[in-house]
Amino acid sequence: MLHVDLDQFLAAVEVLRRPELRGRPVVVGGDGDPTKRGVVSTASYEARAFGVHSGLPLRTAARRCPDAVFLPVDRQVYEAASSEVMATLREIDAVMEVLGWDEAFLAVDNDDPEATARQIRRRVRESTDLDCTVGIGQNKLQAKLATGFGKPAGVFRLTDQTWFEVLGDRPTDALWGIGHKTAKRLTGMGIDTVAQLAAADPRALAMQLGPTIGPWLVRLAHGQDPSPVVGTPYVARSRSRETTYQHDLDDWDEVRREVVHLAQRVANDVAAEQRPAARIVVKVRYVPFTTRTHGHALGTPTTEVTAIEQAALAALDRFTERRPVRLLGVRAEFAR
DNA sequence: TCTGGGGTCCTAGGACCC
DNA sequence: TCTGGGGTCCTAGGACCC
Repeated sequence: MLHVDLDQFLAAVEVLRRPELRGRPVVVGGDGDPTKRGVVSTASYEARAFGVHSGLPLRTAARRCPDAVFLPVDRQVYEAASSEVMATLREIDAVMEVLGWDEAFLAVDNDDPEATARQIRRRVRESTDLDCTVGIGQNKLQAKLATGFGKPAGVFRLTDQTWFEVLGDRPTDALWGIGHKTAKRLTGMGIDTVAQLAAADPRALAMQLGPTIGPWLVRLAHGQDPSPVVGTPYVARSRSRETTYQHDLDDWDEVRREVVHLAQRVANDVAAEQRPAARIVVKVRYVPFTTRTHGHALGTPTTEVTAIEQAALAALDRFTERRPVRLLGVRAEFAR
């Protein structure tokens, strides 16, 4: 099993079209203005040396690295670059599953996966001028985590035999699927490391974290992952549009107008895909950062713009709190 | 530190039905 | 006149990922 991950993908694509940026700290995020609300999508390694990383507010990034070049997110360009990379990977004879713009799993199972990995790195570099790292594992989880140890521009292999020596003493959130919140809860139960989580009682975790997630976390800690590489084309289950406003909205009539606007954009997406929406969900983030959602089911699934607009307004009417708003979102769930 | 935009899946509680 | 137990569906929220 191979996991391929492009190195500093967005920043690397930007450097390709502006070679004078090579070697400089580059930060891609928001609309490229670090005085506005927004977060870092990708920072180049030069910027990461200043503590700038994905998800960091742009304003904080500008403070940590004032000399960085800040660039807006340019989706079309990254999509095009991503397509080139994925087309190159598809030349490998293996089932492939794409995860976002810059990652893919390849279900290769041969005698010399390192050689295949090096071949992939060479081919991607030749055809796109981009660097990638390849992780090798006995399943998707191992391959995915291996990539992190191979960066940048390397190859790394994890196996059942090396799993605990590499990951045993690491914090639980080193695992793919455990984030900040779950790590904190585990710490509260006296579980700090991957090895400790592996030794935990699945039934005890089921009580605390739910019947599915509890036992799943223990399997994760053992480096076990039965999930298959899915080669069939990705089919979205929902489509959404959302906007964080630079200035908070404190007039509810304005909130209504903005929801209608977002609903129209979602309706256009839905119509373009020709897949009827069954339910419309409106998301409101109040100042400072409380998020609420309410939905409205469509009687009969539809792609009609007016029906989607009306459903969004009906969902909005379910919000009883009319305090200042900083973000609005509208999501259409497709009929299943 | 002051928090984007686009997604997925799981959980818990209530409604409803038999 | 106050009420069981089980199943399923819907909804809102939480957590995570890229």
